[in-house]
Parts: sequence; C-alpha cells; structure tokens
Amino acid sequence: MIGYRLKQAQAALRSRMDETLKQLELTTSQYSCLETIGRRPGASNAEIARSVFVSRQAMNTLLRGLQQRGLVTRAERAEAGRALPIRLTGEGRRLLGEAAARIARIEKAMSDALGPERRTSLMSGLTRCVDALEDLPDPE
Amino acid sequence: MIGYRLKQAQAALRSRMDETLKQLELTTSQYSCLETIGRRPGASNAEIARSVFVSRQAMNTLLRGLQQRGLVTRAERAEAGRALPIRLTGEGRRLLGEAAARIARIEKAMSDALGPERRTSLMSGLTRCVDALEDLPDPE
DNA sequence: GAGGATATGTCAGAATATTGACATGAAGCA
DNA sequence: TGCTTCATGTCAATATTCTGACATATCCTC
Repeated sequence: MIGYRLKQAQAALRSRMDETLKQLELTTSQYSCLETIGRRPGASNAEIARSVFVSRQAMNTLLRGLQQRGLVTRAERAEAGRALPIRLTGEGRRLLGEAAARIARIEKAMSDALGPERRTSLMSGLTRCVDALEDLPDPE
Repeated sequence: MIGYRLKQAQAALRSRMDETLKQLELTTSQYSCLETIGRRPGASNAEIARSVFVSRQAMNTLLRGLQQRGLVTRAERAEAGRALPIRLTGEGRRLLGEAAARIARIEKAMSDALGPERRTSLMSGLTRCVDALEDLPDPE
C-alpha cells in the first residue's frame, strides 16, 4: 500500500507541475533539468540525468531542446574526461526563476497541509524508504 | 524538497519492482494492471487506466499485450455502455500470485524500515499531500 | 608503460506514453 | 422526443524514454 500511495502522490504532483509549467512552455522534466543546472553550474549530462532520474540518453535529447531554445549552453570541448559542462544562459536563469516561483506554490501547498512536524516526519520517512530499497538484496 | 524526495522514492521503488518482475517477464505497469484487475474483476479499460495513473490509450495497448499472452480476457460485447469488462485468466491469476509475492517483499522492506507508527504516519502524510494537490486552485 | 575497470557522450532502434480526434452508448433535461 | 453532456473505446500522429552498443577519456593496478 505504501507503493500505491507513493505513486498516487507522485502522479498528482507531476500533474500539477505540468499544469502550471505548461504556461511557460516547460515540462516537469525540463524544469527539473534547469533546476539541477541552477544548483550545480557546470554539471555534466550524466550528472543531471542521475539527479532527474532519467537515462543519459533521455537527458541528452532533453538538453538539446533547451539548448535550441537558448536556455542552456554546453561546452564545446571537455575540460577533463568527456564531460561537457552545462550552464544556464541569462534567459535560462530568468525562466527558471519564474518556474521556480510557480513550483514553490505547489510545494507550499503540501507543506501547509502537513505542518512542520508532519512535514519533517514525511521527509524522513521517505528517506528511510529510499535507504531500505537501496539496501534490498538483489533477487537471485 | 518534498517533491524531490517523492520522486526519488518513487524512482527507487519502481527500479526495484522492475528488477524483480523482470524474472516473470512483467513490467511494473503490467503488474499494476494485473493487480487492479485482481482487486476489481470486470473493470473497464478506462477504470484500470485511472487506477494505474496512465492514459486510456496506454492502458489499451498494455492490455492487448496481456491479452495476447493469455493473462486477461476482455468481453466481446459491452454489457452496459461501451465498457468491455476485463478479467484475469487462470494463468493470469497464477502469475499475479507470483508477482504479488515478490512485490510483497519490497513492501515489507519499506514497512520494516519504518516500523508501524512511522509507516502509518507516512501513509497519512502522503494522503494529505494528495488532498492538498487536488484542492490546489488552477493556475489562472 | 600496459591493461582493465569505470564513466561519459552518442547513435540507433524499439518500446512506451501522450495528445488530439472521432464514434458510440448512457444519462439527464427541456 | 430531441438535445446536451459525459464516459468509453479506439485510431493516428507525435513525443518521450529506454536498452543496447560503441568510441573515447580517466583512473587504478600491475
């Protein structure tokens, strides 16, 4: 039953995010991507992919779209290894700001509905679940 | 931050589910579909789709696969309206049983990691989030 | 230095999902 | 009855994502 509730909450959240981001011509994945770059300027494609929980390949195509729209830039040549550092453009930063404000409203709605204690409790509960899932032995 | 934790937990869970279900040649979506039919025999395509949080169309193609594998049956003619009642075959029920046992292990790992109180708290916290998201006013 | 393990970017193909559209059946209402 | 509204199933086109594969670059070990 935890699994179902998790899925339900995630689906509801994503639905709301897509809804409000649509007005900025952004999808939830694109927003998550921009948000990650904002937090970690110079991150690599693979790094962002892991943070957004999609494959490198999916993030690659997603990034091309953002690049064509002039929201992000990608280094021409790798500074070290093969990773091509990615950064926000001015326009990317501006759009991220608008999007983040909208998303903040959604986060706030959840926070308000929970209250501080329950919110903390929810966060730690989810963390415990993640840890438990990661420690789960591989099915032989 | 709730959104991120939610996504992370959901991703970890789905990853584990896909992993263990792969041995039965099932995806998480297919399992969720079978599980829903098991709980609600005679459900319609649209009904199952809502329960699994995908579109009618996606569930339709998914069901065809299960049908071809002989795991589910679909009524030829609608009893009422246009809905074509869907049911598990014997083989479908058997496979669902095996799959459910595997999924139960994963659920148990999360439950054990939380303990009864925190588990209840997590469930109600998620429910509150869902309610808050549904009550959220449409972005004008 | 040589070789292996690991991480990254990318191409190709396939699976999966979504949106838009339309026809059909049921229910409610003037 | 006739009309509207709503839910359902389904077709088509598109978008998104994944897996598999390969080349390249770095690090580690011998």
